[in-house]
Amino acid sequence: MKVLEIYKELCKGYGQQGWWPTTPENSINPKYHPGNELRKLSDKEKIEIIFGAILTQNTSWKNVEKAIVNLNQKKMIDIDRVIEAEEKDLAELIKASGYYNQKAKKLKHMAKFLKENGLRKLEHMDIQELRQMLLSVNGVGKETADSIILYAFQKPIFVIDAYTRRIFSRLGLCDEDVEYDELQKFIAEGLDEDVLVYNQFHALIVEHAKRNCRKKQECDGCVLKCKSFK
DNA sequence: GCCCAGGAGCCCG
DNA sequence: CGGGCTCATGGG
Repeated sequence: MKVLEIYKELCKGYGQQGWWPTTPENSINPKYHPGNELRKLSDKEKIEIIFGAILTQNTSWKNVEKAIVNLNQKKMIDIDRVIEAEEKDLAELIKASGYYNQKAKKLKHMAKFLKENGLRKLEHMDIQELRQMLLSVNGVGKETADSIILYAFQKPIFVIDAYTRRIFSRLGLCDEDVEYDELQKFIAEGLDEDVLVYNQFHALIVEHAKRNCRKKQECDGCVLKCKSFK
């Protein structure tokens, strides 16, 4: 089974995903926006995705959502307001997302970075250059950087996460502790370099990992049937 | 009570 | 340069 076939099977099995969730205007609850075309994002949505990418580090989205609702209520999906906020107050708002002391620091680092560079400048940068800049921010590793580039800046870079490693290693296509950049290169080479494709594929991988390819494998009804060709 | 979730940094040999 | 430790809440 090759990369493109896996993508097609997942599309067939799960259909369109609405990824990444953002909060509509005049609301405080993030929601998914289904659709098979690239939607133009507001600056507020971009910032929400960037903050969300930090908040979701090793954390279930459900808990992140609670944190984002609180941030929305206090109008904290905002670069200046995060910079001005007391770290302990920020930590209190994002408590439900776990690691709240660390994440409060990370959000402030990120807000400062965005303030110094500006969204406009960042989104017009070359992908690899942008990636290097993001990686220099304390609290931003490869997955977080790539999520920001793909989902907030809508530039084509494939996001690797624990789910991707799990699924691809179970398919026999990589080692389970494969290097991030190696698996990223492997997958990207099997696909068109396209934001929507990368976006959908990663979302499908998450969906598949939650439904069937969990840590404890649930192979009944799996659309990939990896065991049948291993 | 246990395990797990859309990781990253730091320290240590 | 890799391995182990820490950070932490909420849901199953």
